[in-house]
Amino acid sequence: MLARFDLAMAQNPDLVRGALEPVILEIIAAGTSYGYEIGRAVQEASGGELLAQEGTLYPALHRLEKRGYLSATWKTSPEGRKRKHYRLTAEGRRYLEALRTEWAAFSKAVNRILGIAHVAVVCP
Amino acid sequence: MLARFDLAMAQNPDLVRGALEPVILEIIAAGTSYGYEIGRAVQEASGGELLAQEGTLYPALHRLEKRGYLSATWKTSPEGRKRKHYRLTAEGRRYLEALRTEWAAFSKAVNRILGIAHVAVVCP
DNA sequence: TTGACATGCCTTGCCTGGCAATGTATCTTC
DNA sequence: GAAGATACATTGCCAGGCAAGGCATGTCAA
Repeated sequence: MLARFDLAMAQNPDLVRGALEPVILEIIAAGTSYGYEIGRAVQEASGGELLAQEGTLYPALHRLEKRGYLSATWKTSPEGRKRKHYRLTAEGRRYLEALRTEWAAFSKAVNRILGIAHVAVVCP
Repeated sequence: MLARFDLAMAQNPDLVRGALEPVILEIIAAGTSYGYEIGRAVQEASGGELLAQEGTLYPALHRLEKRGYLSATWKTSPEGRKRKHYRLTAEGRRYLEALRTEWAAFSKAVNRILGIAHVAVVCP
């Protein structure tokens, strides 16, 4: 139940809400494929900053599957455990791209207001 | 009713949810003081990217006031209109600082996952 | 062998809060 | 006097995070 890391990451649910879908889709696009590991991958990829609770993660995966952005297949691990593996559909890839664009514009706007650096500059 | 700009800004409510409070507090900290104008200021400060709907903005202001982050006083404009002016309390300033820090860490984490530039670099 | 702990999936119920819609009132402008 | 901007507010719908709980299997130490 991912309990080991719970205390380390107090989080604002409202922030999670805004970015959960693109993050999940991106993690899956990067190759991580089944639920439990996706939760771990989110933690690791964010440097411990993000935590997808199970009560959040699984419904989100089901939602994304239902909407046609993910397809799922059951497999069995070498140790004999059932795992539900997810892959992006073509529509899912388009959706991720749209979410990425949306997030970029949004976070840039918020960062501008909050006065936080947000633009990478390639030095000549 | 802020209607003039509605069509220009389709928005994800979940994103709004995560950043509305720091944005409102920042706008007020920057000097904008009453509700209607705060809504406009959010739009302008974000380059048209963010829109605080009235049904979102006013309850949010009440919430922040109720929690002790804002104090409010009624005034009358030169044209004779009633305006409710808001100011940050000391606690509100601390809260804003905390939200800023939280947002910075969060957006950095998300940007890292989504592969979006997030760090300003001062070129030598 | 028994208990703890990790892995792996899932659901229910509470509660927050965005937003569309609607309401009210005043001032200006045509 | 009608339209539109300014300025405040509330109600009801609905989405979704998360705590809590449930189930099953594998490993490993006491």
